[in-house]
Amino acid sequence: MEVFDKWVTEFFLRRQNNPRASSIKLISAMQLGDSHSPDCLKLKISSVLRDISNSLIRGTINEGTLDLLEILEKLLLQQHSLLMESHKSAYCWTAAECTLRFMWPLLASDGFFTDALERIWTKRIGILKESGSDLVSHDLLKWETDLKKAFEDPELYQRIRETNIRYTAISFLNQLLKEQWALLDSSSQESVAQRRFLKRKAGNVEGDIVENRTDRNAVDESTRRLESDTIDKDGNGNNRENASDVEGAGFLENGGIDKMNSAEEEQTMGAQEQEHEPSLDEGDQMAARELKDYLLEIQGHVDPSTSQGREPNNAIDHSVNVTPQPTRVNRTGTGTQDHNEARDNVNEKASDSQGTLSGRVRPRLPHVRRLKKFWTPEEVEALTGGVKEYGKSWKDIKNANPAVFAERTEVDLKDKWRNLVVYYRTLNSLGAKGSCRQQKEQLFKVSSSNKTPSSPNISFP
DNA sequence: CTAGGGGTAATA
DNA sequence: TATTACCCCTAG
Repeated sequence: MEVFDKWVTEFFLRRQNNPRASSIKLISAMQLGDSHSPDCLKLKISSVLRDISNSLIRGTINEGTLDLLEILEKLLLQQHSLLMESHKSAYCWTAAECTLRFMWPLLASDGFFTDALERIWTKRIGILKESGSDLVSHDLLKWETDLKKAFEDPELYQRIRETNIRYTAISFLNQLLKEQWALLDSSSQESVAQRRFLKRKAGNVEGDIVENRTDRNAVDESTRRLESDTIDKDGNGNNRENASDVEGAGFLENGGIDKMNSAEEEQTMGAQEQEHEPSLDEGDQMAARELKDYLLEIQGHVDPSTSQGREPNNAIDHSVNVTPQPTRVNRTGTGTQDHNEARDNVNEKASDSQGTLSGRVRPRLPHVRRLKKFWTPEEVEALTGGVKEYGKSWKDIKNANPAVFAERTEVDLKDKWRNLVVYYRTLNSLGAKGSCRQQKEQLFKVSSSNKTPSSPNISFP
């Protein structure tokens, strides 16, 4: 595999780019060599992750997403990686979501619900079962029985039909992406930089700190940047705001990046910051220049504005900052905000970085608060019943009622229980005062009329 | 994952 | 302003 092709492919896959572009096509266009090599496997995994991410951004979670999740499982298997829980959950809930979208008619027999059941749950998941796939989880089987039962049971059909599974599916897909991005090692560029850094550190000569960095050539500069991103706990997060998220505009941005604000970093890097890199041979420099030109050329095609009015010498800076940006979808449960799903990606900023050895940063995102959604009597009932059965094991309670709590997290359950406890305590204390209990209860109920729509009779632990 | 602290918006 | 329900963050 041509090293530049690999780098460029990797760069595009790891960096948030155009959600309309197909990463599969990119890989085939690059004509990568041995498709079974570990490198190529990593690229393919990146590609699938990027496609899943793009489908989230576009808001198109469909059976194609199931395909991607299945492909990802196979790739991970080739890599001898274990299947993550998030992967199973994402598959399960995406499958449910794909079915739910055919449940818009009032009756199960109208429309294409049966087709969807057949296609997704009998055929697709049947194949998975035959192949012994780990994607066939307990939850998936439960959904299968529930959905098939729903065909017979109009009441269950109604209940499932009214839930918002999409939100859960998105959350799990999002979690899967986050975990898988984190599992991918350093990119090739980062690895090269790391090796080079360690090599130089070994033969490091103390002192000789050159203050003036302005006239260092592009290769030295980019290499240094690359290392500071890769090795150090990135101390210049502030300067990087917007650097990696704005399409094109941030790509070549270099203003202020040189200012290091970590003393340790200064010290570590100081010894290497010499006017001329002694260990950077001709070949390295050539390679770096060529890569820079290559990336500039591609970037120019993507966004012509970025190739103008900027000092090209430092242009490579961000090209080595191949931070993958795990898609974070806002956790909007209500249908009214579904179209906001991808918005977080746009707002994403890599300003707060917790650098790792691989230099990857975890962007802190300005999150969008979920819409406030009052608890339905059904949910409250399921919660109180769940507490009776499982105690304060919110996860178990949620798992026991996946449809009812499709839009609630374990934390939501815990919070609601906290509220309920207060509510009942208040009632009880009013009761203890005797005569006017009923009156006060009435008052209480009025004051929180919408807020606690039901008051199941339960005892507290 | 859970518990607990705290923020926000609605309401009285 | 106080209270409430819901949501979010984070320590352990």
